[in-house]
Amino acid sequence: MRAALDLVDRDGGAALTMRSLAKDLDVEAPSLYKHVPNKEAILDGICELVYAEVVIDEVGEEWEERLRAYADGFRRALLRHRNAVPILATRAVATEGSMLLVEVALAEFARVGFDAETARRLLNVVVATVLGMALAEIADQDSARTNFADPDKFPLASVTVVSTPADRDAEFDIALTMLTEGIRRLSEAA
Amino acid sequence: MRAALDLVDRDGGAALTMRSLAKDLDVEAPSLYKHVPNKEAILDGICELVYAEVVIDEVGEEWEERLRAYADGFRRALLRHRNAVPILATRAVATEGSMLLVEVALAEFARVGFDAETARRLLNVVVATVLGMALAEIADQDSARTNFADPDKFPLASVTVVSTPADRDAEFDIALTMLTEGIRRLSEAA
DNA sequence: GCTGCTGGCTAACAGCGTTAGCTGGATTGG
DNA sequence: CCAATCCAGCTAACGCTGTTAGCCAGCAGC
Repeated sequence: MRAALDLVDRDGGAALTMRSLAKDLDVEAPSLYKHVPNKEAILDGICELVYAEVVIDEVGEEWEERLRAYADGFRRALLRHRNAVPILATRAVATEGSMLLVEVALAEFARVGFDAETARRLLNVVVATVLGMALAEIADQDSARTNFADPDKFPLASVTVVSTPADRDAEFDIALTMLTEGIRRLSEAA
Repeated sequence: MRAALDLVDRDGGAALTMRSLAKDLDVEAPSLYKHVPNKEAILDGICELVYAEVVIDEVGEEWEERLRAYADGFRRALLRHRNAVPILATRAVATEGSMLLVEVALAEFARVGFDAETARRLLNVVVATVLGMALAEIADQDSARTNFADPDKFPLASVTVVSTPADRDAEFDIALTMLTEGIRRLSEAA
């Protein structure tokens, strides 16, 4: 699993091949099947490793701050393994490491006073946002694919499509602010 | 392109093969290359078709309502082509149809009074959220993959992981509320 | 009526995930 | 202490993938 994640980090997700992974391990491809049922399991293992690598900073008691720390830790882990993000994003979460993340988040929401159902919904929204933004960030970095539009047809879009890394940080900050403000409003309404 | 999207809708993204697509068109696989440089172009075409299919309901003047209509129209198009969502999500947007969507959204944000830079950021957040949630919804539907956790280790997560379609609608509603409330707060601050 | 283009075809290649079956060295049991 | 067992590697091979090369029928225009 470790070797697989390293390979993905180094060469990208498409380069992860039974044969290439085997080569990294100084072994032939079919030998891998003595340790793993199929490639799916390797992809699951990669997800597991990334989730396990999420570290959430210890911060104060205010839930806004804690939510920020949570989302931020999640995001950092994703960006540390950019090439693995498309794998994570298209795979249902059902592993040990991801469950732990879910658990602590639900506990946080419960602490603030949300019922279990609402907590789960809020968490799904938060996770979708973090993953969605990471995905967009990864997608447009290898989109040196000359994506400039015709300024006559799209006067607004043509000038503003591209995002720098700093932009992405700012966008994530905005997203977090929106999430916390939205949650605050919901909790006040309840 | 049309045939490719139909095939993906019917049999899933993994089933889209040069040979399978050719068979649907009563043709042999290599003939496709007379019309298309490679498979990538077909995937781009699929994205283009889905984006072109987005219809945004005509609603009142209030921007909250209009944002909802926008996100909702986007989401409906994605859910109409569930199997295509992983393709869309892992592909940078640079096509005609997607540009049009970007353009109208930026115009809306400008109308409300945001500067171009902020508008672009807000839009990125909105799109990431819609895509991220659609992705999660698609992912957990084919996750009949028995993903129940050990209740001792994860008391909260174990009971609440699964989402029904109605749940997902509710979650999307929550997400939209959070986005609008967050944006309102930002616009008030500015 | 010949020329050339267009869009199909067959054959083939390298690389993919995966299976079957063999083999040598370590580990265990009597 | 030798024999039996198991384990983890190996080679060979299958059917599938995207893609290229090269051929050929039919239609267009001069």
